[in-house]
Amino acid sequence: MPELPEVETIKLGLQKYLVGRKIDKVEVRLSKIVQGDIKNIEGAKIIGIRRFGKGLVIDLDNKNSIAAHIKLTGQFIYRGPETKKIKLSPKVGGGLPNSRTHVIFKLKSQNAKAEEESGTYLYYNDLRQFGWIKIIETSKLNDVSFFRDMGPEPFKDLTLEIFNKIISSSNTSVKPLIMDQKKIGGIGNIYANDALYDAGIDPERKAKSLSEREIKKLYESILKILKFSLKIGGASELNFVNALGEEGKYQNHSLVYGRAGQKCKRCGGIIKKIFLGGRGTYSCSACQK
DNA sequence: TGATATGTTATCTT
DNA sequence: CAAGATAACATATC
Repeated sequence: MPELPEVETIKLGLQKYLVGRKIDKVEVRLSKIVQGDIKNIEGAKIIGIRRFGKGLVIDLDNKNSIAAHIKLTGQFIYRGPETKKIKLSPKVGGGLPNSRTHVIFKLKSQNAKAEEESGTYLYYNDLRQFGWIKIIETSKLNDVSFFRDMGPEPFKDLTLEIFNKIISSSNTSVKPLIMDQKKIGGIGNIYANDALYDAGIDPERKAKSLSEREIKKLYESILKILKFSLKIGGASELNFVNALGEEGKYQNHSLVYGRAGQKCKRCGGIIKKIFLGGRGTYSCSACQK
């Protein structure tokens, strides 16, 4: 669900609508979601949005940041004058705020008059309440183990050379390895399955056993699949919606993920499902060696 | 009704 | 210590 392309999709949306606005007030409806003091962000201006793997960071002009992880079912949805007419996906769970809304950021900008009438808000929704929001000094982001321990990411510092080193030095099966956030940041179950299929590699292969050629192919497949998903707005398999409350389309294009028992798109064989590292793992045994 | 799904962390076992 | 399994978190959906 929310993996690198989904979180990047949210980031791009938030960048467009939040940067330059001030946080007027914060209402926390479910206290376990938020750590830190909201007083440290009220009145501050949003100056940028960053993504680290599947994590999001909203930077403010007072040396504080809002760090967040949406886990499986979190949603950051902006509602303002420009987006009032956009229809929310049913995955949002009705009009905002609703019973899944746990944090409400009331926003303000220069032309406050027009906006005050219609209201400008950032909502954090989370059906299963696994996500977290931490209010923290920007310089202390690395005190959070999630950020500190994050491995190199595709599109950032994960070069083929580094990828090669990670793969060839591990005893684990290749699929759990590329999903390990401490080894590589941002890849989850959907894209791990599909990238391995695209590369023609059996998810159960020991990472160490991959040839240099296979490692290169896998590297290229990961980038290709992530890029493609980002282009179509991510995967809305579970509850994912973008910053406007709209769904992505990748779930209609998945190569093997969630397709157990269906035909392989390449050879027509049947997609099988096993468990690897406790996660559903889909593959075509004819196409993946 | 009950099994299942996803991401992360913690804990236990090998 | 590495790596594997398993449970926990909360809830909708099949």
